[in-house]
Amino acid sequence: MLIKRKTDYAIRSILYLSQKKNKIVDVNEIAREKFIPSNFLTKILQRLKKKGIIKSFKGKNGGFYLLKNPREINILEIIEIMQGPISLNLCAVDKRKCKLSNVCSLHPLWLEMRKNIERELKRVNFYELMKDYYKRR
Amino acid sequence: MLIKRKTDYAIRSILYLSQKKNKIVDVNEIAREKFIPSNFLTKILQRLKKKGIIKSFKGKNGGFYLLKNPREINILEIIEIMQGPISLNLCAVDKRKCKLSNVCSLHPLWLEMRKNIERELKRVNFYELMKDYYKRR
DNA sequence: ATAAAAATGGACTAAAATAGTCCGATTTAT
DNA sequence: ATAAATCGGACTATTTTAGTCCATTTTTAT
Repeated sequence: MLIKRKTDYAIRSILYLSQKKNKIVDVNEIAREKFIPSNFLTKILQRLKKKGIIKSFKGKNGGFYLLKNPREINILEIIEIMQGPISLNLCAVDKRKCKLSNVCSLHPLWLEMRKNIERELKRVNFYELMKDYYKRR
Repeated sequence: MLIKRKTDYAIRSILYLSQKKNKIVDVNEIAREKFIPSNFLTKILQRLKKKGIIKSFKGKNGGFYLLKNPREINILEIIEIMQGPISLNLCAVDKRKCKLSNVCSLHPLWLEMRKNIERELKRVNFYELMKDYYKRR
């Protein structure tokens, strides 16, 4: 699986926060609305916070909100925050792990595929996704 | 990881067999040349055999050779034989596993990405890879 | 002041997927 | 007969993924 559950959950959450604009939303609300185990979501939001995507408020009536403009957040960025660089094949992540990589005609293929996937994902931002969401209902 | 080890090994093996043309090659030779654990490779070749990509000869001097023309085998085919359909995200493999898929603006994205990746991989055949291999040395 | 409701941090665990191993049986060339 | 190969099935080890749990801290409403 290219996209891990935690990444999927992160993306859903950011989409939810995008729709809520500047409103502060707590973990349980997101968990409920997006069908995410709330304890797990806790960890995910912590990570997004550390990376400057969202901001948090502690204490009663606390919660989270989006720090950046939805248009300024792309999907690739979130994937990389949650699970590191897109991994197609071992050698495309770390060339040293493959004894063949220097004489292998597959290596360039994996690298090119990765580049293409990254380009495609970088083009998708959360403002777009939000619009599509409303279209879809 | 999109590409599992077994798939990578399968691809390497087919590339090797492509170069050997009609010569019969045994597991240990492939394992040695392509840095694959030979017991594991055994399983992989069995699968490729069942799917009609290679043919085997039992007994002394036995081994394997490519049944199809390298030009007629594409990478996507081998990936799907070894690990099933390209899996980007849970919902792009099995829609029923995601409660949101019907109202989710991400779902179409994953489907489209999958289609693009598949198209790209389908275009690459083993004759091409072989040529590139010789260029590279 | 106090209680309740929230995030925070760290350690831990369960389940699933991945990457193999091992061995006995069968087949075939010499 | 023997050696060298595939074949098939059961088994195992390791790693990754997907969480859980709990004690602590912070803040707010009352």
